Amino acid sequence: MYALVDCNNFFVSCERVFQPQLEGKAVVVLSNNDGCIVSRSNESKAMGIRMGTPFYQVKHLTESGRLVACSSNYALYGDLSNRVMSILADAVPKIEIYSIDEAYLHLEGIPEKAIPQMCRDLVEKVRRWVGVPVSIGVAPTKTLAKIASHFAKKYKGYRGVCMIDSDVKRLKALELTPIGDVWGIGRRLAPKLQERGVATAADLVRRPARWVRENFNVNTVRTWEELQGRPCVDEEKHERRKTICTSRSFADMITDEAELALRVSDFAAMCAHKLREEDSAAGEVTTFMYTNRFREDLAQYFPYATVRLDVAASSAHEIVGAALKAFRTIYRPGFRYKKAGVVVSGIVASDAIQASMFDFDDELRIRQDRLSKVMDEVNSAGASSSGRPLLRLASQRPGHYADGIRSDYRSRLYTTSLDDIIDVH
DNA sequence: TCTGGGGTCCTAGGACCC
DNA sequence: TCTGGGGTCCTAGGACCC
Repeated sequence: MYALVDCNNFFVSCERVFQPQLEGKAVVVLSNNDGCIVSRSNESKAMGIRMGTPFYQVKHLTESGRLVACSSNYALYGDLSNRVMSILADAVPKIEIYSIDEAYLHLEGIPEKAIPQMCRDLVEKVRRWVGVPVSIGVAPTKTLAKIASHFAKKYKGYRGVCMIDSDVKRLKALELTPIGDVWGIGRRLAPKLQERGVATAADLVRRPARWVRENFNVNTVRTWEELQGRPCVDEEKHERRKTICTSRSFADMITDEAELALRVSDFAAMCAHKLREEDSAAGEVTTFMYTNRFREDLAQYFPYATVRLDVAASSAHEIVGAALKAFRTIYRPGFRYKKAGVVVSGIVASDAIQASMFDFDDELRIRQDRLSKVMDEVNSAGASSSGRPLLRLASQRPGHYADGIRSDYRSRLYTTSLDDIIDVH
């Protein structure tokens, strides 16, 4: 059996931990740059606010006091997520952390009769110790556990825990699950299935495997198997990420080359830092930019360029250098850029870096790696309240505060920022 | 005026090899 | 007129997830 633990309305719940006055109110959390709605309280869902809604469409509700909006505060959410996960990890033989607000628990060795009470205890413990409400779905496959967790969340009677442990319950649950709510069936496949007469998960499992294979692909066949109660979704292996990306939209459109280069440097430095965090190094660095695709009145340009490194690297100096080199090949004046980003790929373990036969700069690289390591040590002691590292390359953006990314409704960094601790005292 | 960010996997088609 | 067969690797695009 698997148990899927899912934090309810996670980002909103995190904000409420430190702002209990938001309890019972319609609250939303916004994406970066205060662009879209990415988390909603039950009250704001009830008002009909949809996931992904552009914030400006509901901004009037905040002005009239009917809705509270929070800018996203990922440092806070990451911290609370860690606390939740460590409580879960202590309770079971094995845990797979699936996302910031979800984890699969492996329940081998726990008698089936004991599972519901154990899960109810976990719901209670996480609520009391961290302050975040969670729902748990238990079933023989991950896809079914996901469905069970929807029921646990939706119906109060379950008190946070729903278990699918018989065929009768399984088929009942599938009848009540619209096909588009099934894990693995997205916004493209759902209409395609509906056209073919598949409205619910139960409709899908009634079709023969061959029909699924011929009309769709292997992923859909896997989903079909999982819904039958046969595990088919692979274990999440914690391997090295294959790409790492840092990108942002800007509060205002940018035209100036030098200004844009500062942003690209920042993104590249963040990628390099993420690489070092997991002892990786990248062989390729891609820089990309977007103009504002919603402004049909303006000229559009979505360029990208990739620079290959002779030797895989993770130092800020080398990654930033490559990103800027790529940037210079694609920057064109006259466009108004709304977003930019850096992707590092060709990732290898840092202790398995292939030296180039023509690498004459070995000594330099070693010094740059050492320098980045020192920067990490200093920066790990704390950041400014905008989350910017204290030590940066000269090519990165100066200053501590204005970062050109809108976050007008940001909560304090309750658990992580030095400034705020000083401020509190 | 205002529209997120970060990942994974699969597939089809082309280049290239023998 | 007829013009092989099989394999690998890479890439771009499309689908999915949170």
